[in-house]
Amino acid sequence: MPMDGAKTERLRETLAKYMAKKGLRSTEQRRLIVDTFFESPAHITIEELLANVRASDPKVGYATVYRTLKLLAESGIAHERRFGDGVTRYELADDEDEHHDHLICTECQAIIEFEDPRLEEIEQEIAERYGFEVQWHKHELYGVCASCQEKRNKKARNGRRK
Amino acid sequence: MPMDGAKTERLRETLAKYMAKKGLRSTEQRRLIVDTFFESPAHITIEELLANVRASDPKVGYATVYRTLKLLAESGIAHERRFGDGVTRYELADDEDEHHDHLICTECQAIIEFEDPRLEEIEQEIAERYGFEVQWHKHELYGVCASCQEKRNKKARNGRRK
DNA sequence: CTAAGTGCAAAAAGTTTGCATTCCG
DNA sequence: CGGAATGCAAACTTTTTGCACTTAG
Repeated sequence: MPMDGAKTERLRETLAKYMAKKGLRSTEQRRLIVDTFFESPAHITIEELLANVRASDPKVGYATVYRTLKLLAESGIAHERRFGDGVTRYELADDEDEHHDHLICTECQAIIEFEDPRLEEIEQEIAERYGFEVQWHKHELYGVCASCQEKRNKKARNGRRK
Repeated sequence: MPMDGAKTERLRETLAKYMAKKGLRSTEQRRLIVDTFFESPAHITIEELLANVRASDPKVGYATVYRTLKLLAESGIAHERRFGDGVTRYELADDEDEHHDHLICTECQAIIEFEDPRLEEIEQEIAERYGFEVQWHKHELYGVCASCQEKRNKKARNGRRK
């Protein structure tokens, strides 16, 4: 029994509509994978999701998770993300008009989400400048997070003391 | 004889310094690969660069291009980019304080570069808000370019006429 | 029934790496 | 000379696909 917020609810509807339109079927595996995905933290990989799914049903195959995630992406309720470490990650779509972006720590791989409406405005303006019709965007700042900076400083102090 | 602008000149120096510091050697292959890279359009793939390099010296191996590009990235004179189509692309670094970002057409794969100083400012502000030390960023708008929109409209008109 | 979905295993597609050989400094 | 660099091929990693079997509608 997945605990569904208003947002989740809306996404489920979107998915149902998409599947109906395309004549796709609701199977036990798909329901399980989708439910598990909805309960998972953002930026999950296929591998991770598969592990979670197998906790409920060990017989589910990698390919099914792979294909279901593709389906979610096509239907627009999930986004594929590649943060440059070679794996594809998935996250639930945002609401119609809100988007968030990411800060990615290059030391501990932490992913922090942020949001700023001004960025959206400027992006829109740029797109117009080029007659470009934006479908989605990717905005990622790579660097060192606060806690890794601290660790780094601590290490420096210890090194000196020795 | 590569035609070097002021920017290229500076990047070459940076590379030379980096190699000296690390005790790396200047080989015939590296010189050829680097020169070819400097003359290539932005966002080139290893495969493409290899083809261009082999036009001058067919014996150069994939791994050498791969490792040289890694070297350029480490030295800071080139950037690795992944635009989500599974291949890694490389482009020459920008000057110290100017950065550009990308518009990527999901139909014709065209890559358009843009630049807006306001984005830099806001990013900096966001990073500070999270105590984050930015090393580099990625800002890409995916969508349909002007010319593909036209094609699309044309097709729609023809379809209707038929 | 029958077309869509599943699971498995094999195929692709790219990226990395080990190693014998070559060659820069 | 001696350690770096190269080229080849093999190893890896992750994504994608073919196919025989199962199942939702």
